[in-house]
Amino acid sequence: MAHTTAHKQRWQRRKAARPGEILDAALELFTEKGFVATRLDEIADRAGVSKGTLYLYFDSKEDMFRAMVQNIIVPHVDQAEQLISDHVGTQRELIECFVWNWWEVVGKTRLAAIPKLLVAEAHHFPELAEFYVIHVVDRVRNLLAAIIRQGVAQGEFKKVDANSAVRVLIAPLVFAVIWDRSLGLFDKSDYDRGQYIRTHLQLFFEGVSHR
Amino acid sequence: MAHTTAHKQRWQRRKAARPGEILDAALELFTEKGFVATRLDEIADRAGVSKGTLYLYFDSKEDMFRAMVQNIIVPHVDQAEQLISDHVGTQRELIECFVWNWWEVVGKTRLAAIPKLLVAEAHHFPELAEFYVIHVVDRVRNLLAAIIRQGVAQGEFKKVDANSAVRVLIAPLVFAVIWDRSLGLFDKSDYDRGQYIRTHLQLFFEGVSHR
Amino acid sequence: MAHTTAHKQRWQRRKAARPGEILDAALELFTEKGFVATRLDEIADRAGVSKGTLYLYFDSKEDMFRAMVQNIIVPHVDQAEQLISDHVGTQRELIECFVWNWWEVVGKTRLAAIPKLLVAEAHHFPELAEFYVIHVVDRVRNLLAAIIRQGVAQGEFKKVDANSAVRVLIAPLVFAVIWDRSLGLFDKSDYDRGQYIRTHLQLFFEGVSHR
Amino acid sequence: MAHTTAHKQRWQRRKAARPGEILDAALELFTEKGFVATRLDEIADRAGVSKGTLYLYFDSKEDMFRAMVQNIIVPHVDQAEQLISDHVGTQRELIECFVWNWWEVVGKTRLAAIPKLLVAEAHHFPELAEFYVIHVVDRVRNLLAAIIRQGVAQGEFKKVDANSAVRVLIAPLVFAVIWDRSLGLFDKSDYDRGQYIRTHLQLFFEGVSHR
DNA sequence: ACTTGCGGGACGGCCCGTTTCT
DNA sequence: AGAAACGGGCCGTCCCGCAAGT
Repeated sequence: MAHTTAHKQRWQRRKAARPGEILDAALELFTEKGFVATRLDEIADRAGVSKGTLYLYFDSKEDMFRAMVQNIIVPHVDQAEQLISDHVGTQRELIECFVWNWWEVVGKTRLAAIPKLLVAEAHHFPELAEFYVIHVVDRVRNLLAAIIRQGVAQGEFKKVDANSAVRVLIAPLVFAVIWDRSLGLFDKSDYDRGQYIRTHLQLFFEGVSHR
Repeated sequence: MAHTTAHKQRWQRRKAARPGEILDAALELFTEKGFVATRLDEIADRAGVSKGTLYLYFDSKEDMFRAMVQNIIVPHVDQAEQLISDHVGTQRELIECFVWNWWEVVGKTRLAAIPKLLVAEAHHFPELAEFYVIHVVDRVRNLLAAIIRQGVAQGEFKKVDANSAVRVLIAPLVFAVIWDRSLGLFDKSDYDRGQYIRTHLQLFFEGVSHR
Repeated sequence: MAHTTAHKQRWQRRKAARPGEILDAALELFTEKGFVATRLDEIADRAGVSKGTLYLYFDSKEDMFRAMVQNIIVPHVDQAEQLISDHVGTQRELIECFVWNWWEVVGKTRLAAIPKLLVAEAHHFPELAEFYVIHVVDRVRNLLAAIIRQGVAQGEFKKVDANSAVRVLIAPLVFAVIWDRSLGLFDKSDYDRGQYIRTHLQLFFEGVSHR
Repeated sequence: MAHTTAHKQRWQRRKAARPGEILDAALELFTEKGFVATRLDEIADRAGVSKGTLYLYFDSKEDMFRAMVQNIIVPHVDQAEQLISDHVGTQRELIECFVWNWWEVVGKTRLAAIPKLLVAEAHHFPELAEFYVIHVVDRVRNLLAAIIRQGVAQGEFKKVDANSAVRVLIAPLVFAVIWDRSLGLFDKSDYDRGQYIRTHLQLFFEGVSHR
């Protein structure tokens, strides 16, 4: 590295950084206007490149979306799995740990736009949708279902249907990020997201736990 | 020519029936492909009319969507309010009555596509989105919140935050219809919707009820 | 006539009047918005009939225009020829008589819209344009050219080229009605039409007359 | 075109030349068929580009017309004002100079189609019409009115109403270009434009001059 | 060589003149 | 006579592929 000129380094860094910058711009715009309504001109403008340049890094508009999902979301699933496997404590603590971690790194960040986009425009991206279901949704569901089954086996939880319970556990979380980015934008009555999640977790655990 | 009955008419006047047929076709196609991706030609084809005829009954593509929501969903809210006000029983029974009624007339019918569409494409319809939030969402939330507050006042429920609880109660229901019409289409692992709702209600009431 | 009922008479009168009412409405609208921009719905509305009824009396939108010209303008040319042939006096008086008569019955009435329309949209109506040139323009030019040639022969006018002189005589008149119905509508500076025509005639006759 | 080389390129970058070529094609077609009747496809075809390319240079069909007027006509008004201010001679000579110059650069060229178009379709372009009246018509009228008033003050002309005189002076000129591009196309009897203008000027000056 | 940006082609919503049914 | 329906066409838009620039 030291033997290269500063000029070249900067240029190389720019090149390496370009895809990320483009994806950032794209994510912003997709969030604001949806996938279909976002024009490539706008993405190029916001990323500070020309429209043609986009095609150096991505095959198509859809490919951009695909890259966004694969590069951004999947690593978070890896980390979540690691987090859980490293964690020690009750199953309830495990789940709460997962949920709040998700809330911190996805739910309340701009990344939350991705699940919303996928739900909103899954029609246009059957392959990506399938990929997402397999590599994100299924993994998360399996992760949580295992915890719940473990809780049931250990007597921490009642005998609940783990599959349904997982869905009931996840739904309010995902729904919140979707709502906040769709109809919620036109909802005069605001609410406290933290309180909402706490209420959800409290009710959920009082529901599944003995006593 | 006029004396033969074999002469085939190209079309018939059916002013009264047309709007409904058009909206039916539109709802089907919007459900299949989303609003933006549905072309007016397709709606016209499926409704068995010509493209120009659409504009006899609706001002624009968006107006079609608006009519769908106003004519179909709002009456159901009216009925739901009536159902609740007529009902006698515990607050839990009231809520279960509301939920299962919603499931029968909306959740598991083709009408479930409407909330999905609104969530997916709210960006394009700020006015309609606002209308929906005010005339559907707010009314339903208020209805359920009143029941929950009543339950708390009467000692049937614990002291929970009614606003959060309502959102937690509704989220899994709406999420289910959205999911089933978006990423769920690409989800290999199916699930029993009835079981899902039962689990949700069971956990919810064990969560909010004393003991 | 006496053997028909009053009811039927009225109906027949209405029926006979219909085409005229339609043409009146059409002329108004063509004047306001031009031929292309005027929709048949509007004509039907203003005439108080339905759109389909228009086709009972006219084959097409263009045919309406044709009827307007033939029924309204041509009779005026007949009258003008009669007026001139009846008139006695100097050639200057003849021309002034023609011009002011034209101004009274066409130039300052709603009929002035017709030349404007023909000039503006002659492209769309080659046949009608040809008809108008032959049965209106040519006749008027011949009429006036004959007067001028007579004036030259009698020594009232200088030896001018009658063809050019006629065109120079007519141009400011027709131009005025065109201008007032086109760019003139956006002209802040108004002018006195009577003064304009007087100035034109004065200059013209001082130009063509001896001394 | 680029057909001289054997290698057939689908297109070339000619950013600088494109707008002019498009406007040329547009002017031709507007002249032939009018503004409304000219389709963008046709303009694109004749300009040798695709329809989408038009929108790289112009915001809309109307914007094309606007550019035509502003880029082509207004400079000629500037030149005319310069011409007059540079000129020395009698007021009559000034006017004749202006008129014949106008005839050479506008009246008998394809530019003459622009006034015709504006007059014919002013309805569709209220803003452009106003612009044209202010930046072209008014300026020319003021220019000529000043000359006439000067002529009156210096005793070269009689005491005529300058405003009416200017309109009488201009009318036959503009009318000629309008006529030649509308009903004149269907007029069997041709005429000598030069003779027509000479007759007009002769009559006009004999009308306004003493003796 | 990498970036730029012009150009191509296709399509969708909307509109309207005309025809057909009642 | 009136009202409903048809059918075709246009403007504006946008994604994407190549040829010029730096």
